[in-house]
Parts: sequence; structure tokens; C-alpha cells
Amino acid sequence: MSAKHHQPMLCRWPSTIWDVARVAGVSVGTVSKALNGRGQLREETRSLVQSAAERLNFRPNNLAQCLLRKRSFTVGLISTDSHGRFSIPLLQGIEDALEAVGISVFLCTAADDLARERQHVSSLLAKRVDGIIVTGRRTDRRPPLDLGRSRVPLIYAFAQVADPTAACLLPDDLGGARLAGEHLARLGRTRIAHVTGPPRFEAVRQRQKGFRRALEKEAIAWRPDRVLTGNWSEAWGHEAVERLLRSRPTVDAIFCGSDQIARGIVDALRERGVRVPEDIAVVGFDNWEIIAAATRPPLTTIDMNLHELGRQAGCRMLRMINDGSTQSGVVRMPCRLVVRRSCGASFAGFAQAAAAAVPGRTAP
Amino acid sequence: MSAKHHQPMLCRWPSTIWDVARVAGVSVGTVSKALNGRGQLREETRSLVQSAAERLNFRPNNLAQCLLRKRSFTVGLISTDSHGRFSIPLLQGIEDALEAVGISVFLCTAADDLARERQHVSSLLAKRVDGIIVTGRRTDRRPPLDLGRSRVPLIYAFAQVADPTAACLLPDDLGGARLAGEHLARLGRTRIAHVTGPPRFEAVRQRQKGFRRALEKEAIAWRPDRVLTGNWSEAWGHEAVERLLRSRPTVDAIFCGSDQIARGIVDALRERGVRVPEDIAVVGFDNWEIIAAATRPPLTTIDMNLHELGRQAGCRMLRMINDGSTQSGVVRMPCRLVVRRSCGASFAGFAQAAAAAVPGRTAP
DNA sequence: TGCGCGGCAGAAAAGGTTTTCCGTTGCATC
DNA sequence: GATGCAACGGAAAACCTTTTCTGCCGCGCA
Repeated sequence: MSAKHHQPMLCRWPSTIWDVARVAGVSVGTVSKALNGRGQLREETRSLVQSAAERLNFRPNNLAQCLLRKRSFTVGLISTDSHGRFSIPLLQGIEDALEAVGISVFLCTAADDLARERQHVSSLLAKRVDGIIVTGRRTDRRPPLDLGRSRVPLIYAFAQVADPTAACLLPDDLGGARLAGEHLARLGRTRIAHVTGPPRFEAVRQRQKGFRRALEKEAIAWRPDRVLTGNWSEAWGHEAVERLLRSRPTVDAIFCGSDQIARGIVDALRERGVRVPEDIAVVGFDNWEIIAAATRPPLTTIDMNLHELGRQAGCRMLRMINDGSTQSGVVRMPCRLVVRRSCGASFAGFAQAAAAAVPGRTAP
Repeated sequence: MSAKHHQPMLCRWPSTIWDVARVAGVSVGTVSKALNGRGQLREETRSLVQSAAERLNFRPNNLAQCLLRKRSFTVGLISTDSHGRFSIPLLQGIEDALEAVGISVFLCTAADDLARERQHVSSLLAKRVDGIIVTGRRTDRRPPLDLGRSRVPLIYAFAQVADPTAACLLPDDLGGARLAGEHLARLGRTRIAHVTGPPRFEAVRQRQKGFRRALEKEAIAWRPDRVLTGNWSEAWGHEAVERLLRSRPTVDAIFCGSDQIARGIVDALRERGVRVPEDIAVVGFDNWEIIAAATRPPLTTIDMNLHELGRQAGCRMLRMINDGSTQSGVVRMPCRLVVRRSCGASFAGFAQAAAAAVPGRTAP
């Protein structure tokens, strides 16, 4: 037993495998085998080593392990989402997938600062991460991450990239919007408007397209002049209501590009004495609980399943790490309709109307 | 030049210092010195090595460096904040402080899952992080992080802990509430209510105390029956308005424990035809932009300076790492009043009233 | 010419772990 | 009693970088 360990309670330096070997009176190789269940050792030796390790509070130096294995069992997540609204659920999903196989996930933020992003990438590559996942605000396609000539697995999750060969996971905006359209149609709404964000977002265009398809499928007239694009704010929701009620007072439903817009719309409608959902039904997008649940009435909305998206990104990353496969291409993950009160799914009159409008379907 | 590098464009394995040495025709020691500006080398040799390194896309293996230096130049941030509302600004502040000195920060989330928290800690310790910062939702004091017998620097930032010897950074809730109270008092409000969250949160108690002190200092009667505690939701704001207007219809200002509560209150007041700020002024807490700026009128509120709090946590962590000092004790960081429209600071009548109420002070 | 010294680069150790390859011991079998 | 074998544990290499120590070479000075 070394002098260092006469008082092993609180050590300045963590104890090493050599310390354990000395205390247990065996060689370092034996310690390694005992602790990892390898090789053929007497049970006696094994427990001897184990108790020594425990006594010394030994924890293998991950740095040394990784150096040897040429892998760090770590995946980096680079985010440009400054609120965490989207990246935290994603991170948790990724952790769910990777923690199980002993890979840890670390988030670094690069809030739109390209220099910092480069620094993060450089740092992650130097740390020999097994892979990098990029996420961030979804305007239109971001420039691809500059990995130098390195060959680490790279996935874009909830982020679009201007590189068709990249692996990319996105929510199925089109399908999500279709869910919203179908839901409204089945509730008997026929004069439906769409109030959404800036059209330079691909998501905006996708959602509009999906919504249009749903209406056409349900034989509802698609009127381009019922589509209003603006920004993502509540204020825009207010303004849109003003415009809508002025120019087309016959609207009976509004599908919104985000929950924030939807909230602005619901508030503005209420102030004008328009009842939601009786007079106008509203569907949001995002299922941002803090907004959607606090709206009065609470918002029916589309959930992008970010947690599941993260899980899938983790799984895909795992395959890339293990196979060395490239897994390129865009995958769209399904969205989910979350029914609350803002379109009166349980409102008898509309339920009947829905049943009438869609033969073969019964009201819930 | 090794066979491995006949096609150096895309390497399965990152090149090592040996590869560079071989290509440059020097020894590994020389490469290290050339690249790090150490030792005495001819300028010629230095640039020879540098160009070789560049050609091979060489990036020193951080694992090996850390192994040697017995430090990882990494700090872990463990968060239990499942929305990221608080931890992302904090993370960015910490990054600001530490990135400058070459330390990277990684966030891992442990959304109230004690097992996962332990796993994260274990993983961070194995990776020999230089320090750990804990953050998370601020109910009352959380149990201290179990570090085993390890001795890594540990800081709680925006998280309270039931260990008086721990290093702990918190916003000055008391001072923040005092700012709110003083602001309202100076605007001439005298019958001020306080609607806040669950009293089991220490922050709730602190804010109440600070608010009380401000009123007493301004010679405004402190009425315990004007304090209403509930939960953190908008719905509670609505309910509180109902109660307030029923029992004490003479209230002329409300200080809220959070922006969500404030928003519920402002909405409810507007619906009842009570004008904000003319009839009742409202101050929130948190400066959660997405809520505060979207409220009508936009909320005057208290900002906890989380970014700065993070920066300070980073600096303090740096001191602990460098000195090996313990830095125990709670430090409170000042809050900041953000004036928007909800208490009419720029409303002439109240500005005059404020000037009258507080002699020696001029209206803005 | 010989000595010393400055300038420069290489050799080697250290850092902690895993794994492969060997060596030793004890036992059984012929 | 010699051979073989199984069981067990040790030695050493490998992972990659940094740093210290050492050695070589050429030049200046005595």
C-alpha cells in the first residue's frame, strides 16, 4: 500500500489501476481482467481485486481507455437553437437511444456564431467523438458543417442542409399539416384559412402544401387568398385576424403555422366576440405546451415528436458508427395530432357535421 | 511516406504525430515542438513540419494530450431543466467565460431522473472533467450531487442545494423583487398585491420578502392578505384576478412571481375591462421574452441575468480549477428591471405621481 | 589543434488502460 | 517419474502526445 493511500478518503489525484494492483497485490493486467470480467481468474482473485478497487474508489480513466480503443464513446450535439425549445427534447431523445449502449451525448451551442461553431467542431474532432449531430433553427437549408477531411459520422436532425448526400432527419411537415386539414374537414369546416410564417422557411412551404392536399382530398375548395404569411409571432396572429375578418368574414377555421401564431389568433378572435371553436376552429403547430395548454380554449395542435426524432437520430447514428455506413438522404418522421379544445372535436354539432361530411366515419 | 498516405484525402483514421514526422522527415518530438512553438528549431524545420501537418490534416489527439496533462480541459453542465428555458442562457454564459481559456463545456440533461444523473456524473468523472456545474429547476434545495470521494470542483448555478459548504450562485430574488416594488411605488401605486407561485420554492419566499421590504421602505402599507400563492401557470393568474377583484377591488398594482402568472393576470384584467396600466399596473418576473413581449401591453418584468450568472459561474469554476480553492458559499447575482408598457412608466399621470411620491426624484 | 559552447534535433519516459502472449504452477495420466 | 495440460497471473506492447534529457555538429577562441 503506497503512502498515497494511507489516507484514501479524499485523494487529490484519482487512483489508478496501478494503485489497485499494489493494494490487491496483483499485476495491473490482472486488475483489468478482474474488473472487466475478462480472462480466466480465480473467483478469489477477482473479488480481492474488486474490494481493493472499491476501497480506493477506483474509476478507470476514460481518456486512457478511449486512447486505446480509438473511440471516445461520445457523440456531440451542435445546436444553434438559442432557446432550447427544440434542442432539449431532441437531446433527450438522442440520449435515450445512445445512453443505453454506453455512449454519452454532449450538447454545445453555437447560437448562429459561425466562428464558435467551427471551434466546437474542432474541439469535438480533437476529442475523437464517435459522431456529430447538428440541429438548429430551421430557416432554409444551412451550409454543411465543415469537417475538414475528417470522416466522422454526421447527421442533421431537425435541421436542413444544402447537401443532398447528407443524412438528415426532419419532421414530416407535409403530413403534419395534412393531419390538421383532415381534422378540420372532418369536423365539417369548409372555409379554412392558413396563417403561417415566412415562406423562406421550407417548413412553411411544406405545411402549406400538405394542408392544400388535405383540403383537395376532402373536396374542399383551396383558395390561395386564404393563405396569409407573416412572421412567427403572436402579434402576427392578431394582425392576421384583423385582415381575415375584414376581407373574408366567412372563414370557419384557421390552421396556423405555429402555436404562437395560433395563440395570437385565438386571443384576437375572442376579443372581437368571435367564439372559438363554435364560430371559428383553430389548429396550431408545434405543441409547445407552455403556449398551447395556456391558450383559452387550449389549442388543438400538431406535435412534431421531437423526442422520437431524437431517438431515431440516435439509432441512425449508432448504425453509422457500427457499420461505417453512410446512411445518406432525408428521412421524414411522422407528426401527431394533439386534440384539445380549440376546434371543438367534442362539440356535438360539429361532430355530427363531421360524420355527415365524411361518410363511413362516426362521430367520436 | 507511408502507404496509408498515398491517398491522404479521406482517411479512415485521423493522422497521428508519427505520420507527420514521417512525412516531414523529422522525429515526433520535433513535430510537437514545431507545432506548439516550443523548443529551439530552425524556422525552416518549423515550416516544413507545419506544411506536412497541414497536408495530412493533422489534429492532435486530445485524448492523448489530456492523459498526459492529467486534465481534460472540459467542464460538464448537468441540468434538470427539461425545457431549456433556463439552462441554455446559462450554458451560453458559461461558454463565454470558459471557451476563452480553451475549456469546452458540455451539457447533459437528467430531467429529474436520479439514475441518469448518477450515470452522467460517473461518465463525467471517468472522462476526468475539470469541473462540474449543476443547474436545474429551483424548487427547494436539491440533494447534493454525489461525487463519491472524488474532488472535482463543483458549483451549483441557478440551483439550490442542501449543503451549506457548497459553492452556489443564485439570482438575487430578494433584490429583484425589491426593484419591482420600488418601481411600482415610484409610479405612485400604493395598493399593491403580490401573486406568486408555491411557497415551497425558496425563490417565492425570497421574492415576497424583498417585495415587502421595498414597500416598507417606501412607506406603503404591507398587507399580507394581498399576497396570493398558487402555481406557476397562466391559469392561476386568471383565478387570482377573480379573487382579487372580488375581495379587494381597490388594488392598483400587482407584482407577479413569474411572467406566466403576469400574463394570465393581464389577460384576465383586460377581459374584465380593467385597463393595464392605467387602472392596475403589472410587473412580472423572469423576462421570458416569448411571454413578456407578447403580452398586451408588453410586460415590465425582472430579468435574472442568467447569461451573466453563467459567466460568473464559469469564472468561479476557473478559479477553483486553477487555485484548487473551494470557493464555498452562496453568492447572489443582481437582477435587472426591464421596463415595458405594463406599468406605465411613461404614462404622464403616473410619472407625475411618482415624482410627487418620491421627493428628490424627477419623472423620466 | 583542441576545447567549449550554442544551436538544433532525436531518444525516451510518462500518462493509464487493455489485450495478447508467455511463463509458472499444480495436477493427472501414462 | 516424465509428459502434457489446464488454470492462472504476469510482462509488455500499443494507443498518441509532450517534455526533458542527451547527443551531435559546427564554429569560435585559446
